[in-house]
Amino acid sequence: MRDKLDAVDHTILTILSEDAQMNYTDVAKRAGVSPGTVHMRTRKMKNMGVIKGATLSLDYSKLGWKMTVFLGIFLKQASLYKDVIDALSEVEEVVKIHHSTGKYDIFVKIHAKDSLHYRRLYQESILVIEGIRDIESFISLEESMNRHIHFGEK
Amino acid sequence: MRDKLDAVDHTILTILSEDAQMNYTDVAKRAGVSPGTVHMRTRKMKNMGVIKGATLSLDYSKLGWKMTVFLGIFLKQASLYKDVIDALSEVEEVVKIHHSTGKYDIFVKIHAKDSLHYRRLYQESILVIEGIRDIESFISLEESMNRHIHFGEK
DNA sequence: TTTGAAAATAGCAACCG
DNA sequence: CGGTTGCTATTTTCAAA
Repeated sequence: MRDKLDAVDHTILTILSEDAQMNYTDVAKRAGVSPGTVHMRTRKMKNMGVIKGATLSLDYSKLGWKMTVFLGIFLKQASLYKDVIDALSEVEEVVKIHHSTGKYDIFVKIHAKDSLHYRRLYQESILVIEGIRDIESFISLEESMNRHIHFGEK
Repeated sequence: MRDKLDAVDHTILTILSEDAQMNYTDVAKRAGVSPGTVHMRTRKMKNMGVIKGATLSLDYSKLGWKMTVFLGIFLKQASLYKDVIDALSEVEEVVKIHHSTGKYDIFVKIHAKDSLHYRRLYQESILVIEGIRDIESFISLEESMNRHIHFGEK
């Protein structure tokens, strides 16, 4: 098993990025190879850690979770990074955490059911975290796009 | 077919959110129902638009895409929103666009292979977009977490 | 990498509670 | 009426060429 990805691997990734539940037979047709090859390549990329897993793309608003909020967090000291990450991880509504450079120290994505839920969450679970100096928040009104990179070229 | 989601639906969503490629038989075992039910519920939720699709979770750095950058964009006028979104959509490296309120007008996520790629991309494809007044950018050094909401309660 | 075959699963229909 | 069960077509998965 070679550890380098070729054009076939990239094609498979692009196809599965769009629909991870597509069966191998159809993927094989689109990629122009046999189902067995798709199976082998996919397993290889999972073992390599290139494919970390598969997840559903959900319409949160239809599930009653109407708000998506981003928080740009400033730390009191850079060394508190890990403690704050750990504390944020405890909050179930926090779905993404990025350690960033530039404007904010940490960048977080949160889901909330409504503004009441969000306010309570923000005040009772986020603001109380030790080590946070300041927070800038912005509410996502609409997700206009959500896609993957097209792994065309080498 | 009822249009309301019950506890079984939520359980299925939670399981598939963690691994969208798990087969229905295993999902059924975990959810404590029959495979037929899982099949039926999943189809219902797809038809309702609750499940929009499934996508791979990839390790971009292993694919040679080392940088993730967030851009907070300020518009010259709010009315230019749609034009700017359209222009951003043309840029292949832009993977997410959020229309937001609070600090920025538009919030964007970008993948780039390296800093050279990013700089060229930023200057030649983003900065030139008509209607953008200013941009604040921050680079994600590390994604510490990426998960879904646990749809436990109603 | 493909091919072909065996095992497992998806998807459906009729039945049951 | 929705869930389960059992059946069939399809798909996954592996071994051999």
